Amino acid sequence: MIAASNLGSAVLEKLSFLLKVLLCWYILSMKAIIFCTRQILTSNKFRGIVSSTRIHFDRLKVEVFSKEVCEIILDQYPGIKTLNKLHSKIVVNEHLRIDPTLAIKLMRAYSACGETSVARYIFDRSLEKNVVFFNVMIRSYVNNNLYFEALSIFQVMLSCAFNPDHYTFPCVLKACSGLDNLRVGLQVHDAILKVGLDSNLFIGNALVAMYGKCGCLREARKVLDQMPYRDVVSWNSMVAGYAQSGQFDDALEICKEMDSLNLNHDAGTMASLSPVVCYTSLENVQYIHSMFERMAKKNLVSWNVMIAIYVNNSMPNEAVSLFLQMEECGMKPDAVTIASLLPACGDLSALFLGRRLHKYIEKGNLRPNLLLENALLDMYAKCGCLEEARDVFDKMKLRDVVSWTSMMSAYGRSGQGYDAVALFAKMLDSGQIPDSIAFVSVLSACSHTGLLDQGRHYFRMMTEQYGIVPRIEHFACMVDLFGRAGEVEEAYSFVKQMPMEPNERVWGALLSACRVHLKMDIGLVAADRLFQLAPKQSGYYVLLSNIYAKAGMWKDVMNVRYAMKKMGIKKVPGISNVELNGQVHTFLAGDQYHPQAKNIYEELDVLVGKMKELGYIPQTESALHDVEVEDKECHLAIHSEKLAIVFAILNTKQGTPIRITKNLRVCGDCHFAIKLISKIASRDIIVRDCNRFHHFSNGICSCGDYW
DNA sequence: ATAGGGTTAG
Repeated sequence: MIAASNLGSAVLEKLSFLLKVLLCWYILSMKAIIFCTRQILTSNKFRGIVSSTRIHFDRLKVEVFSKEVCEIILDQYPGIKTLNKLHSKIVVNEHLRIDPTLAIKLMRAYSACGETSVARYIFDRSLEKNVVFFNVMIRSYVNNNLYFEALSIFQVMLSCAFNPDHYTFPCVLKACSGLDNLRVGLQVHDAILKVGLDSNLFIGNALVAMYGKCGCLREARKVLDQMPYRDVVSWNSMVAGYAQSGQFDDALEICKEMDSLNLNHDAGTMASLSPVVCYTSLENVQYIHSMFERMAKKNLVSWNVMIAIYVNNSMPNEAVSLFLQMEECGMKPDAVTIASLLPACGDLSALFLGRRLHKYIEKGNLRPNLLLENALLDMYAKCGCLEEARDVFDKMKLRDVVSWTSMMSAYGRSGQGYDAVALFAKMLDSGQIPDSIAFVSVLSACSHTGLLDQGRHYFRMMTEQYGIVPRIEHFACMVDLFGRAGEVEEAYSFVKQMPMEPNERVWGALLSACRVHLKMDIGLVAADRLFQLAPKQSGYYVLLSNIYAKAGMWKDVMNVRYAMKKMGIKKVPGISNVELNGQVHTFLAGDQYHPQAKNIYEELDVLVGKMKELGYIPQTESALHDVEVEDKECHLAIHSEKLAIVFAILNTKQGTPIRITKNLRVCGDCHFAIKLISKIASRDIIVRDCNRFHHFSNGICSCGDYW
């Protein structure tokens, strides 16, 4: 009997052991299956089979529905649909419904989906709250930028006599940072000191961040220095503080301090530098690039920040090549990458890459995204593709004042002032309130088309109806408007009445008007002021000599040339870019080095022959041509835009439009020549010079010979 | 059971 019972218990023991093993195996394999399923569900590659997998996934949940399975699923941060299903199953189960762990994990998961109100609902329904409930609720609000709500929960927590801990304080401090509320931040700091939690790493980091965000950089640094332990986040918080306050050099000093401590920068360091990516020194850009290169783990944000730094510091070529490098590394660009890179495409007139980015947007379903669409619209506008820009504009579901302004200045720069004015009216109809920059764009559109009365009307509308105080840009537009329309005297009296000191652009507009309408007296005044304001700018000397030449005052032309030489003023060399199959070809005046140079000059000779039949007289030898053409050797006298155009004619199919980007203004000779070439070669030629587009078609230019 | 630093336009 005893033996039998022993045997029985031994068998039972064995059986129970076997059962345990089986159960463990079952749970483990379920974990594995659920994990894999989640992986598949969250991976983009498998989007196509998600629906069929989800059915399978749901069946799994039903079969092994337990607290443990729920936790596993919740820890994976499911999407809102799965979350809702799981939640409804938990609610109807009387054991699971009251489980605090599940309630907390549910709150966390809902907050990750942006559903703070559901998180709050669970929080309110949980009768036996503890500190963790409060911590998670505060964090839910903070992660969804609801800082005010976070602080009010913190208040409730204190009034219920719960003691905030080392999980609570970092979140509360982040809420203070988010609200820029130094007052509460200081109170929280006091409370931290009272309970002696100031030596905690996370709390210290949050304090550095809070003081930094509130602009108290000395206090931030003091906290940093007094921390018993620091990690990379502590330093990053300090970097972010300086960066957010616009103290770029100080932010970089911290990065260098990290270097000297042999502390590696991480992706967060790069991200912290982002607020001040604009207009820093070349040296700083190079240092940040070296940081970027040395970083062991680059993430998407690091690439995005580096690209943005290049774009914002007028290094579009570097931005583009970094982007190509990023693609090679297999890093997928997102909306931010593309929105940062599009302005670079615009600067370079790199339409090929711009169109490729457009396809990225379509394929990645990145629309609607206002910022991205605005950037795309502006890229097309800067590449001279007015129709494509308009297409982007028309397809936008939402437009802001930036969208309207971009589209208006696109019309303005192309000489379609009437379209710009019409769009301005449409903008007002749509209820969009124009701001100061919107008025700059409509005013400059008026001046480019010679719409004198409309320009006056908008200037009055801006000041009287919208109460916008005109800035120097508006005055420059008005001077340009009067000047182009031949009202040079009025332009000058406008300059004299300006409430601020006129700048280079204002006097430059006046000088240009004097050249067109041959106003020697005012022209001399303007030139004199310009030589004081910008003594090294060759363009104004050229303009002045043009005026003398037009008046037949050759001796003065020579004097200007002499003065330039004596002062060592060198002209910025004229450069023309043309894109062919995604590659940008750059031409200089008289370029001999291009592989196709021989063919280009031969074709140009043929063209010049045909142009002469239509009445073209080359002006390279005449004094009206700009002064820096000193060398009489004929090839050197040929401006870069002509070479770029002939190159494009030789290398693209008949009828393809040609797009050229120039760094300077087009000269009179080239302008006349390009008009004839557009007729002879039957090509639309779009030239972007430093301040507008010339759209040549069938012998006529969109600027109406007025630029 | 819970935590800190962070990106895009005229």
